[in-house]
Amino acid sequence: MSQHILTAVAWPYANGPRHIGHVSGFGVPSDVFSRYQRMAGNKVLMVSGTDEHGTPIQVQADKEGVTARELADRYNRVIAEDLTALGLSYDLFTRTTTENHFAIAQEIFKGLHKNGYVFPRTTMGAISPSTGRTLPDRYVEGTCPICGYDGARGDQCDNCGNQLDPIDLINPRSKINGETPKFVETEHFMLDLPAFSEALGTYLQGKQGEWRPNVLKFSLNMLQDLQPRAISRDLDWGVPIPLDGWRDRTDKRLYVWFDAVVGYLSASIEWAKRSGDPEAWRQWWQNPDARGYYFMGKDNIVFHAEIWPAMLMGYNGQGSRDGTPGSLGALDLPSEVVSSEFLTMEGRKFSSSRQVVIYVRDFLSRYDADALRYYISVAGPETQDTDFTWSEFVNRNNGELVAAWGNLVNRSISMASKNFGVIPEAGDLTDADRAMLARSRAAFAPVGAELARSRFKNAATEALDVVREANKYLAEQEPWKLKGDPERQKSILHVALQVVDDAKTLLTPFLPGSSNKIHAMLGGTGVWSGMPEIREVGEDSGRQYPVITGDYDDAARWEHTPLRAGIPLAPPTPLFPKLDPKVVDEELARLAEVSAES
RNA sequence: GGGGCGGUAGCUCAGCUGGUCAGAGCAACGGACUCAUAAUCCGUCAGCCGUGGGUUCAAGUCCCACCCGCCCUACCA
Repeated sequence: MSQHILTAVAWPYANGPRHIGHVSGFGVPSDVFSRYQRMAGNKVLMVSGTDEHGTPIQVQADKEGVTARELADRYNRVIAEDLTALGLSYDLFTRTTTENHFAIAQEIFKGLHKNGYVFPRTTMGAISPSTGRTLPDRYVEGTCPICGYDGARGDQCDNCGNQLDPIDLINPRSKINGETPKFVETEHFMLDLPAFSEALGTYLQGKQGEWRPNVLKFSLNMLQDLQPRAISRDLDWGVPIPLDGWRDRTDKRLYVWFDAVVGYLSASIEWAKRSGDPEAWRQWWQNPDARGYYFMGKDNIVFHAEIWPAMLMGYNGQGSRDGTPGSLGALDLPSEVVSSEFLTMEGRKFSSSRQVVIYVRDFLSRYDADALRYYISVAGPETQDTDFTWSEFVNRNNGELVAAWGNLVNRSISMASKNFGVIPEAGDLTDADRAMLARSRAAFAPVGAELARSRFKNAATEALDVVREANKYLAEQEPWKLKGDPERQKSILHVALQVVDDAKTLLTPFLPGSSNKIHAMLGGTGVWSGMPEIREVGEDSGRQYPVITGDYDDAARWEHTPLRAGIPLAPPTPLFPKLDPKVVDEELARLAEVSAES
């Protein structure tokens, strides 16, 4: 049965290029999942974009001497190019600075306001005297009033661990420019989270046994202490507040996180408009049979398991104050929040500022996208933090991609091509032949089941087991010794090629690039698994910007497909380059070098 | 301070609701083979399942305490 699947991928923040830790959290898992779902016959809508508002972008822009918009334009493009190069099959990867996004974010705000879940409140907040902008807690530091530690951040003291209020800091100063922040009364809109505690509790309880336990525990625990939360900021870079008296103010904007999570909805609507059927998005958002899967790193759980559901409930009129849905109609809540843990880098935390980092772009300039996709799938931070090491990367690449999988493809096609020039016909099959064929066909169900529940490590491991079995089968059948018995030789090679074809299908979600090559090698025509591309699009204002999109209505199906004998085979070229173990030292040296520079 | 996660063979990790759960891959060592990117296949080696208690007929698996490491704590995925 075909289902509508929304793959909602966390929005990368456009204040710099993204590193491999980022894409291991949201990028590769969401794409493996989406590719599988499409192959299984479901209607996938995979959306995301760059998150471009908020103080950090403004701060970074000031530092570089450009406007926030210029900075966002630049990194939007860099990020879009990187994600495209990784083969992430977004139906639409857009941005938060579009007219459409502004309108939808404002619509959600208005719906919440109409139902009484948003209210104004005057609070004391730190602002920067020189710019008048909100100085977020994390940009204020000073002496801890509890332990006297000098480097305490506004929200917490790293020394004694106590939660702080920036106004209590002794000698507070701005981390941005060192000036003394001013604490002033400022009026902000608050989202009434306590009004959703009951509804959220019911919602989350219903996910018991379905979500990864760490995500659920974390979310349920947070319900204990829900407070109203400010959803506006003193800033001129962002989405204006859509209420009379506020709309035209240049000093108040929606809080970046408020507008960013609305992106899933606004991007779906933008996709529908661009696809020619402006109402098409409703099939993923207002459909009891549709499922919404949200992919992100664990630091985003609170926004996706708490705040975004609360916003949707409020918009729908489903909190303690009830209400009626806004003009878009009632919207579906996330079915599942799939959160990854963190990737560390040779034992240390990724940090752009400390240069403990490998940018996606740099990685892909030296290694294959499929090699990175494979590593993340099989050794990534799926259920616990994991450490990326270059030696592990080289080992996995050489041992599993090159020696096991690439070699199976290469030896099978090479032998068949050399001896027969075509995919040979199978004659009488032996028990061993039948067992081998049954083995690879039987893998579709369990590997698919693991993929459907986002257990990528298990799925990749089980797919690779088929590859190992096939290498074993060839070792036992020894077709290279059967020069005098071409009929038997044909049967063995037919079986081997058929298993290669099955394994190619099983590995397509992880390795779309190399699976496409195998598809062509075995005489397949057309596109096997579609790849994303960047297109320039425009909006009413005339502004042009790049989006990632693609045609994924391709040939790949999650099933065994019988090979047709007689199709010509060319001598194969290696699928994956083998890496010289020396690259481990080179990369470590590179890392040390950049670290030393800063 | 509050919360979460992890500590299982040299390394990276599987082990869901307690009873073939003591496993896989890599590494190491020995052997076979040569179709293939010196790839593949077979075999061997290995672990007081962090520590100490407890529950149970039975505990890596549940409970308590402790030790170590990591993470989140709401503007770094």
